Amino acid sequence: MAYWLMKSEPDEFSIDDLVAAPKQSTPWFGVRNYMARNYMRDSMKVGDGVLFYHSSCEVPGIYGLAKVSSTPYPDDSQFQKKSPYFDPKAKREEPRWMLVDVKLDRKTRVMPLSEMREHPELADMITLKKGNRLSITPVTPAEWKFIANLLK
DNA sequence: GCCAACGTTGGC
DNA sequence: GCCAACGTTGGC
Repeated sequence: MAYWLMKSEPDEFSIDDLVAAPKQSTPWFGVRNYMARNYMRDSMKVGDGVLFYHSSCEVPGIYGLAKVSSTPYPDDSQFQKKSPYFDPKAKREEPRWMLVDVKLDRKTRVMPLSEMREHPELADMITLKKGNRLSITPVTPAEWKFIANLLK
């Protein structure tokens, strides 16, 4: 089992949107970065742990724990002309953008980015590294365990 | 709003 | 294949 940190802007899709979603599950639509796509398409497995992270907001940080809840399938928004995520080069027969479903495990207290930075145990997290902008990053089992323990 | 850092595009 | 220009991300 692997672990991941997945960023979402709360204006776009928040932890409360996930709480309110049918089956508390959502397709992780809108990723348009190849490395992040490859993680979803090639590496994620059903049951993998997800740290649900809010970015570009007042208090960036972890807001909940979730799980990967589907195998990969095409992101439908790439075909929707009216969507901001429309990709004119994507074809139904040959989709470019794949996603997985993410299902809520539980909403937690907020663990702000500032708090994450205080823990030496988390210093090597990819998302804390200078300049990193990737919206999906792997998390080590030790990092997951440490964070989950603080979010009990 | 600023700006550093990064990814993508496109001309050559 | 190189690389400058541009657009985006995301913390502050």
